[in-house]
Amino acid sequence: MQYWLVKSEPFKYSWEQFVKDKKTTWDGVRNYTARNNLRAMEKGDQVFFYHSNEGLEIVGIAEVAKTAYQDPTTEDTNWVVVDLKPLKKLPNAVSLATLKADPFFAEMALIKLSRLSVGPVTEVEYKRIIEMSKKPA
DNA sequence: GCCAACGTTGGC
DNA sequence: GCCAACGTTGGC
Repeated sequence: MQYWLVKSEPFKYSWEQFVKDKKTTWDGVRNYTARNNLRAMEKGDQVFFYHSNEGLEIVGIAEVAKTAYQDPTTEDTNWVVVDLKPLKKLPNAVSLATLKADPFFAEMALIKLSRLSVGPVTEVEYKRIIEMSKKPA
């Protein structure tokens, strides 16, 4: 089991919309590092859903429903997509400010590589974020 | 709206 | 293959 984090601007595609859709194809990734992360995903991996630009917080958890395949929005075989389905909403969203305030997360991909749209989350980071989400910020 | 960080591109 | 210039992303 691996853990990941994907970012989406709520204007473009929000968690609420994702829940309504019950499933989504994570397309539009045009960055090699992010692409490599998509390729490394396995079915059943858990994926934090983060709202960038507005909200700036981890709002829920998704699950990988289908591993990487050719991005249907382009002919270019360099790019892939995965299918995700919503697993559950966090009881309390965990904000970027909260994570930044804790040195424990200093090495997290989300903090260090702020521009990366699909990044890894370690198991310890994952567990700690789950714990934090159980209490109001 | 600005700016910093980073990735990509293209000239040499 | 290096490096400067440029574009894009995302936090503030």
